[in-house]
Amino acid sequence: MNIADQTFPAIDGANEDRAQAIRDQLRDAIVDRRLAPGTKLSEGEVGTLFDVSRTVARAALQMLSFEGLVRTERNRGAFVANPSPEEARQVFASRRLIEPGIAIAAAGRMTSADVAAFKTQLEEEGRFIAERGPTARRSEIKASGDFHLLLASVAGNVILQRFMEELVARSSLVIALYGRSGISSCGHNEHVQILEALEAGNAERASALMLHHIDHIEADLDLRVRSGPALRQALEF
Amino acid sequence: MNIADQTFPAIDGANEDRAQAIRDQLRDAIVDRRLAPGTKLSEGEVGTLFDVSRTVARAALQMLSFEGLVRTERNRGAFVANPSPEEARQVFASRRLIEPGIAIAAAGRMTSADVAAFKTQLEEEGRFIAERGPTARRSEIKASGDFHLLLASVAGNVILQRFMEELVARSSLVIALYGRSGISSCGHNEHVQILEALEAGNAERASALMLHHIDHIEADLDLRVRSGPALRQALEF
DNA sequence: TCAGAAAAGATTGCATACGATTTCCACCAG
DNA sequence: CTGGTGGAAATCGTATGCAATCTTTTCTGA
Repeated sequence: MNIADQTFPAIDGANEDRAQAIRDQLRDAIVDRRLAPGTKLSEGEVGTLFDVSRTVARAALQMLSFEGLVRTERNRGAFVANPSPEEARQVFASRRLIEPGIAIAAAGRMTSADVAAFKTQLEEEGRFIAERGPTARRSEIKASGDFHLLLASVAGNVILQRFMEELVARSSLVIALYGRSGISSCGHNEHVQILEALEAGNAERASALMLHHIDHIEADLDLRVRSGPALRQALEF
Repeated sequence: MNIADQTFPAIDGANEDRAQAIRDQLRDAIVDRRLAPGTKLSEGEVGTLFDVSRTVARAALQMLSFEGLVRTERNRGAFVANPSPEEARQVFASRRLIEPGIAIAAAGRMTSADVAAFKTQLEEEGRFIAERGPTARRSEIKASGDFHLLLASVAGNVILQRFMEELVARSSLVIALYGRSGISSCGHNEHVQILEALEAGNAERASALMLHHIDHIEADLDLRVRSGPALRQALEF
């Protein structure tokens, strides 16, 4: 898969930062798996695709590199990240630490508008699961992550929200690489249960459910190292 | 305080990324309060000071902006962040959520080398407390943060480690802005106790002590809003 | 035929240039 | 004296050019 095969919507009104707009679109593409791990993102190509100079493209890639979605090597360029099993474990360890707390914080702040937003979100998630095909599957992974991001936004801590954005994005990459089967239907169920607990104001239960939910997601991964370290490194691209 | 009044050690062997080296030095200056919140960091000045082009200076400032230590405004430039009381609360809420977990993880991984490193660290911290004067005070705040960073590195999760780097740096800013008195001697004591628990392998106790420790740090802050919101916003720079 | 060296091509790192935007300040009308 | 106005200076956003580095291809000698 090459970045040149991608199509991106034109950048909207240049009022906002163009580099940021490019970062958002690239991030979506990575999280949606339209860009496979390891894909080279050359400054020139990105610039041409979005019709900006290398300067701006470079800034966008630098941002993605901070978020851990892109790995940059000096004098070699930027590549879609290819997280190792160890990195994958750390991503989920971080989520286990943070998300139960976010659930507790959110439970104390849910408004009826928030509940409505969650219901809309979960409905959409359900639709993608019902559908079949690779496109629906991508949308499903994305929607599943959006549930967690919505929760983080309700929790009302912008710092934790940003951390979660990074963790969810990296999780998508990890699931793409190491995912085994249909976490989805099971996961959707768990999302529903978490929402019920939140709606009932049962913070403890929401927190515990969240912890189990993360465990389930991680349990579906196959994080065994596939070959000896030497070969592994040699093939790592 | 102007950035031009600062002196910075020359950047070392250009093997590493120069922008990164500049970021590190600026971060130290901000955390040490040699650069006051609100100070303008113009690309040109930074570039001149470090003898690089604006391109590189800009990249360094962009990194700091991601970490929340610098706020950038379009067409206006970069300024040392000036966290609001609300931001301050969120920084500490995040730490309360993350650090007890880090303490638990670290407790299970402490080696004797780690213990030695902690002891060295705490000795140094003690020395700065014994000394008096503004320079020692700065070093003391820095050393206090380093304790938490050391703990994060022992915990062995590089993602959480990076989150902690950001949180500790932002905490230093917050303490500089809203700190009241001598958290230090008290804080040092608590660090010692935490280390004792870690050494004894008592993860639960280390975690609980950490939580209290963070509470104490935050309790020493004066986060009351000083004036009406209208004036406050007008004066916010 | 194949390993190794040399050259060609591509890509990044960085500096610089130029237009656009904002800030500052002198000036003037009310 | 206050408040608005115009232009100059400063600063930012972005494109582009050149040197350094890496990659690939080609050539040579065994």
